[in-house]
Amino acid sequence: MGRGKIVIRRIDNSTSRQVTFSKRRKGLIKKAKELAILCDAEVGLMIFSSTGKLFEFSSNSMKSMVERYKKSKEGHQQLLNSESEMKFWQREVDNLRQQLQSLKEHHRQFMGEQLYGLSVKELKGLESQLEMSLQGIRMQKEQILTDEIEELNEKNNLVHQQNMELFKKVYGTTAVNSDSRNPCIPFGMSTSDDSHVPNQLQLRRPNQQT
Amino acid sequence: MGRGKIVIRRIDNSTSRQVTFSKRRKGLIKKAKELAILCDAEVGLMIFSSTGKLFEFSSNSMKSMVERYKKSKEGHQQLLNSESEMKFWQREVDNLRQQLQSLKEHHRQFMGEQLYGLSVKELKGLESQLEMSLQGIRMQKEQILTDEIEELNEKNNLVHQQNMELFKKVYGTTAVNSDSRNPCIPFGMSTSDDSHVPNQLQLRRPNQQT
DNA sequence: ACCTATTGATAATG
DNA sequence: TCATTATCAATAGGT
Repeated sequence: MGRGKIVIRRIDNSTSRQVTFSKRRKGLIKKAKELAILCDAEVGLMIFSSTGKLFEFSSNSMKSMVERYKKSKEGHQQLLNSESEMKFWQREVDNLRQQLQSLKEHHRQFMGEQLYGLSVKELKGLESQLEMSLQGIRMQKEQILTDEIEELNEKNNLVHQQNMELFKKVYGTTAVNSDSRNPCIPFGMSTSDDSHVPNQLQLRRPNQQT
Repeated sequence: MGRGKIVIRRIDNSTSRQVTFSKRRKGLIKKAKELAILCDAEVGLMIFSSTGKLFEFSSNSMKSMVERYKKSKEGHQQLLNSESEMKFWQREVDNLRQQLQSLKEHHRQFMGEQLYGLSVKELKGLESQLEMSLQGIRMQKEQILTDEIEELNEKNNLVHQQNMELFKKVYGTTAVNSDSRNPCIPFGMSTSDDSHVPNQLQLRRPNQQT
């Protein structure tokens, strides 16, 4: 799959062998990852370059991978020493793995996946739970936005007041009401309080349905 | 590289996940072989299917591969000593516990709890994910209901037809149209096809916003 | 398991 | 190593 077909035998030229090694190693690891994700498999991959450098990928830790490999391959090896304690930890690991697995499945259902086995009642349950969640999340979001707006308003008011004072210092107090079209009145300073242009930011109610 | 693009995430449908697993496993192993040959590398690959079945490839023996891996990784620590192996399992337990913990937290956020640290952007992300989930769940629910209704309709039609035939046997074919108020005409049998009372159950479109 | 349109990987090149 | 691109190989979806 390139500019030309190649036969699968050792590449003689060491430079291009190196280049090919880089590219294909990358590709291989990518595909290993994809296999693990797509198919929910555990994949362990180790690659030693001809110069002895190690490259590895594993969907979990390589150690547990190798352990699992040994178990799967040899059934049981000589764990004769402090066997019972070891077995305790291994059982603990199995147990935790199972918990993790089941939580993952449950979570997937919350993500709207893997719904095939569920009854209408269960689906309704999920639905209402998600609606509750959404409500909470939206409230939290609005809260943050409201807080931000309040803060901005405060800042704005502060700046407004500073502006007022600076204006007074520059033009004196009497000049303010003499001419409402005065082009020197700073932006944001209105001469009457019942202006129709509000000086406060507001949170519009967001659309319920996005 | 197929009839359509796919995103790299767990395949929901277990059948096609299996099929993809077979195909891609084969492809991955082929590429691992090619890398080993082309670039004079040592490659070891182990794959556990989600059902726990082991598939492996290694350019030399997997055993020597693993040995080399260990040497390369840890210098030459004897990980097989019971003490260090114990420590390994304990670390594994810690690791799994942590994974479990973090997944639980994430899940809680999906339940609309524990939202305090989140930014507006993250909240929006959660929100849209939940909306997607809801959509999936509602579709699934409607699907089930639609299927049920279809089944009921089929049953209903069957019974209706049986009724017709029984009626004919009892009253003969000529008696049907003699009197439309005939109290003996069985329920569900109308004497004209364009009756305004539908004989089919239907699924009303549910409210989008409950 | 097989087919094939389509995407993805990569050989060659700069 | 990085970028580009023509080409071949892998594979997704369907039967």
